[in-house]
Amino acid sequence: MDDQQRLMHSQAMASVVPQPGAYDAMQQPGVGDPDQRKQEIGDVLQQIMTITDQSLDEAQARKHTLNCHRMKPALFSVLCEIKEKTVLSIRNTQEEEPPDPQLMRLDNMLIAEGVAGPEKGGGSSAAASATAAASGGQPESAIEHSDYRAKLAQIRQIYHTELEKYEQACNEFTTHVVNLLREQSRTRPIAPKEIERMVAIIRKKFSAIEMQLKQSTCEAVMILRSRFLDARRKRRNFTKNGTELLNEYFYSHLSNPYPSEEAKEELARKCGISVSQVSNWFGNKRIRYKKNIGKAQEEANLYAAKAASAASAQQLVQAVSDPSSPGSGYGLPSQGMGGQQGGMYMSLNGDNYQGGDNSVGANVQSQ
DNA sequence: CGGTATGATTTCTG
DNA sequence: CAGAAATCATACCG
Repeated sequence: MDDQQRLMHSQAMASVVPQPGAYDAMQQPGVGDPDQRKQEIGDVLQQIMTITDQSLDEAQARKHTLNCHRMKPALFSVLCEIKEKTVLSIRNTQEEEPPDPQLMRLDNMLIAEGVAGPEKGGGSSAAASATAAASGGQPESAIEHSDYRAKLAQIRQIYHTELEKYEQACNEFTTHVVNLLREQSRTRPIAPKEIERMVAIIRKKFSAIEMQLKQSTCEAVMILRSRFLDARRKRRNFTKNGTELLNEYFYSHLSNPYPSEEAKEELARKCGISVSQVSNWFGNKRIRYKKNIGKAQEEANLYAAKAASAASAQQLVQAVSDPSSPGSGYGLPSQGMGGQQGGMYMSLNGDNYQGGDNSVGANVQSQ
């Protein structure tokens, strides 16, 4: 394209420069004499006044002769070149815009939330798994999840529809402008770069609108999330039976109340809660037991007594979750310091309670 | 309604 | 990253 322009340009120069007379043809007649000038102005005015009377054909013919003027392409080409060298080149320097960090942030968030990016399957499952990882994703929360997902899908659909609308409008508008400029390029010099620049400007404007859309979508997602996050905090106590089972495990493993992953799974299954809920429970239980040993002591005794009278099935469970045989309180320390902590819990209650591992033995003995 | 119990979350640590 | 500790927020009970 550049070559072509240069070629045109050189042709233009070749034809323009050596024939100064050509300019005379373009000059307004009667520049010198004031009287004549007045006369000319009057003529022009007259022409303008009567322009509506002129037939369309006549106007078209004039336009045509102008368009067909042999100097026209050459002049346009020169003017275009000048334009490019002045205005356009100045603008071009600031053309190189770095990717807007704000926009990138929004994009990333939308993708992370599963609004943008891959459709339904990947997106929503990613979002679901993210929430599931946080809450443990189990029975009742499943309802909330589906609700959350439905809302998210709604947002996503609106977002995509709007985005598409914008894109379509942008394309239509761009095409329109480009066509207009192409049309105009017949009657005034328009460099290809100028068109490019115009397109870029339009794109920029539309991307600003797009950013607003993204922003409000992000806000909507945030509001949705916070609502569901709050809802998630709505807790319900575990079932009596579940708490019973957890307490049984805790007090029978008091010397080392750190259930292994498998034990947690087992407990979770039995109590109808998630593994992370089991972890929460043990975390809370340990800290609260330690904080209030006196009171917990009663509970410990209670559960010790219970354990004593428990059926052999209970022993079986313990044997399963505690594979390293009787006297195995230290069998499954989740941290390297099982001995130490076991000692701590042991020393706290050693007198009144035999300790979990021994309790099996005690049970056996008592039976 | 107020106080306690309790499940969940956050922050910090090794 | 699991667990301790602190904290939050709701459930539950007298």
